[in-house]
Amino acid sequence: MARSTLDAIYYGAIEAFSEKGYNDTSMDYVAEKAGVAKGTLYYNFKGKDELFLYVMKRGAHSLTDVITNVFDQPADPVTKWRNYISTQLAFFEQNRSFFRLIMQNMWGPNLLESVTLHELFHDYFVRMDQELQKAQELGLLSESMDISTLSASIFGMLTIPAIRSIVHDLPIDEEKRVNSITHTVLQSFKGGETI
Amino acid sequence: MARSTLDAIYYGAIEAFSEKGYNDTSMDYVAEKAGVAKGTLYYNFKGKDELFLYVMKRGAHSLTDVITNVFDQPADPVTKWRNYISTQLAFFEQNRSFFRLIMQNMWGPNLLESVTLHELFHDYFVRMDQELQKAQELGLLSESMDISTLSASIFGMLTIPAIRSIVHDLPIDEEKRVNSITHTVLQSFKGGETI
Amino acid sequence: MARSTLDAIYYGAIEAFSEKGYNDTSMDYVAEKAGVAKGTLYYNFKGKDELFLYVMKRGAHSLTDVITNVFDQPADPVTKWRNYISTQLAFFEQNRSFFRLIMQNMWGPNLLESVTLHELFHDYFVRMDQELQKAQELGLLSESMDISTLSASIFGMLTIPAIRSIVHDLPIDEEKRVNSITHTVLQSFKGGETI
Amino acid sequence: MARSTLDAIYYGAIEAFSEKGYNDTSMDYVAEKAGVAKGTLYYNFKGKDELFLYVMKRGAHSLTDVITNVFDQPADPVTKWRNYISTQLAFFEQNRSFFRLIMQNMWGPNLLESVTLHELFHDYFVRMDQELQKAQELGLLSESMDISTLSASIFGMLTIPAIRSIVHDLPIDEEKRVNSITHTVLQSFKGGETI
DNA sequence: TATGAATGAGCTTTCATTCAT
DNA sequence: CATGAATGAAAGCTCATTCAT
Repeated sequence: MARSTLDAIYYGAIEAFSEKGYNDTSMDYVAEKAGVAKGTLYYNFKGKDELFLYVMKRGAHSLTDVITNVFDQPADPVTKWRNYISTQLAFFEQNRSFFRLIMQNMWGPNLLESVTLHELFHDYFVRMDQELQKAQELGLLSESMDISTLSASIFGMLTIPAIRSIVHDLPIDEEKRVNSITHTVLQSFKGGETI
Repeated sequence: MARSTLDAIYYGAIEAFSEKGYNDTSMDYVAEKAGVAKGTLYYNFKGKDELFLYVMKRGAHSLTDVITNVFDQPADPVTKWRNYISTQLAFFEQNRSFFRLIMQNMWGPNLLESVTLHELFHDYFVRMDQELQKAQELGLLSESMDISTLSASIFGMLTIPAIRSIVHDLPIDEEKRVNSITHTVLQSFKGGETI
Repeated sequence: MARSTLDAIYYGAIEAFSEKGYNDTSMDYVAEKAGVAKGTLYYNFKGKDELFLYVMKRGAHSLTDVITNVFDQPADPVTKWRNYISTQLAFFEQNRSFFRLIMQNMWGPNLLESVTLHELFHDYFVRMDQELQKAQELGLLSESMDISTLSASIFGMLTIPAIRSIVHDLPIDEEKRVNSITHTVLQSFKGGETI
Repeated sequence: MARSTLDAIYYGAIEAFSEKGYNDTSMDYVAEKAGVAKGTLYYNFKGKDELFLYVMKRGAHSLTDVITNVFDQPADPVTKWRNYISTQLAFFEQNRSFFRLIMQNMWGPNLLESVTLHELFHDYFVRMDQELQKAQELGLLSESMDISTLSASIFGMLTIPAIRSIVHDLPIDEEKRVNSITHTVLQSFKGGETI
């Protein structure tokens, strides 16, 4: 069945790429992890690039779903942001391989000429910008803040501690870490005056 | 002269690696960028790994110098942190290639079995942890904050906007961006109460 | 219908093979040109070799028909040879793809162990040898001429200018070219005395 | 030494390509025949195409030398043409592998976009055209003959019997064959009147 | 009869590394 | 100290062939 072959490749590829990184993952290894023949990879994808891009796109979509689902809920802003943080961190914990994969490749050189990897996360940042815009309109955020810079900063507040946890082989969602991250992110909204 | 050959290799290697990434940079290309013969690279280094490690170590040292110099100055905490942010961002701006190189490789799989790349930045985080410790002792920071998590978050607040600027080919130190980052980092110190 | 599938394969294969050569023509490409699925090729033929051989045999037969039809007509020798030349050249012009295919593969290494490609044209040369034999008996041709060498030479006089025309994308049957070839071939019969 | 490595590759490649044809000759096989490592082929040539082109160019040059040397000698036209035929046939006999290689590839699809193989033999045909021009001016050749067609025909008179000899594993220069070819070629000059 | 997803052997090519100079 | 010609292991990719439908 077309779907199950593609699924096998998807999950095998995530495992393979996150373990060894893009370059050190051979197509043979992906095929082995996916339980298909190497030729099957090339029957379904033009090449290694396209396979990797497929994995990243499918993953980026699921990541964007997280933020969309949270912010689409009716709730007061602070609750929304709390939910965002905990949901996002839980997603990272539950998809450690894929999250590591993203962090390894997000800022690298373009894989394909036409598609820079971080463009895949464009929607993610757009959604966050929308929420920050609202917060600014509600007076929760100083007018002087540059929103696209802030969304990047918030992304950093979450992801850098998370990736460090993974590198040190610790759970992301230890209580003290989640609390600290939550506190840090929410602080960035308090008041507008620079100290 | 030994030194100038090594320097030529150092700067050529940074340029080469940051442009193409570790794996897609051939020793031929490093040699070309450095203006030396390929054999010279192997005369000075055991192999590609060791060359790369040299570049990262030398760079990590200069990065750690930034934080050390700032925090060793006698000044009040807030001023120190302000200085840290602006100095660090200026360093990223002045060493865009090297900074990109770090961000691309910091969280990847180990290059050498014995040396994880992020270990190179161990001293950097130790120094930041020391300063956060002090801040906590001075009551600038809630007792409940997990310091190693916070130092990672602060690093994220700075670096993610910075790397996004580079990816989008914008200057890191546009006023609005630097102001926003400064504001965001300093906010994480204000008060201890979670919203 | 069996016949139309086979015909579709035949004409698609000629087009494909003459365009790209035997090796660079994939079964996928033949299938595409023929408008059938790849599996259909394997349903009708054992493999690529057998398919190619079928094309060449069917083509060789049609080529041999040309020479047979001409020389079976009752006419004086000179008229026969005139007819042969013009008919043969016209056939090449009307079957440019197939003719190119022959010229590309006639002298190559064996495709199958048991069948050398030029053996397919055995009958063609046999028929020409018969006519040269007759010419020799009629005194039109010196006794000292080696007939199998001459038949090859005559084939060369026709085909090399023809294939050059195709390579240069010119019509084979431009008047001056056909006249020159006709003249050259007929000259080889004139007199027996070596200059 | 650069020269001897290149020579080893040249002769190994001719042997390999003429035995198996371009496509069925692997770079491994060329390396084996040449007595060098496969990497050495790629150190000296960009790829298989370029290596093949080098072989053909070097060979085409030596072939053109044959015709040039003969026609540059001071002699009467008939002697020149006699010499051309015997010298050319002797060259084919002494370079059977290379000659077969030419005949297999001369009329095929382009190897490289920019260079059609038969263009390599441009000079060869130019030189022959010059001599035919002279013959025409001397009245040895009818004014109505198309020279570029005739040169192709003459090339065919020589090469088709020669390649057939090779395919049938016979010597090219058996007396009866050489005599027949000589006779046939010289006939094409006699008189101008079409029979 | 006809199909096309799946296969894997075998190819071209890259490139870190060595070593004679 | 420095060089660059030579190497060969390992990678990405192609495509003739098979077979369940």
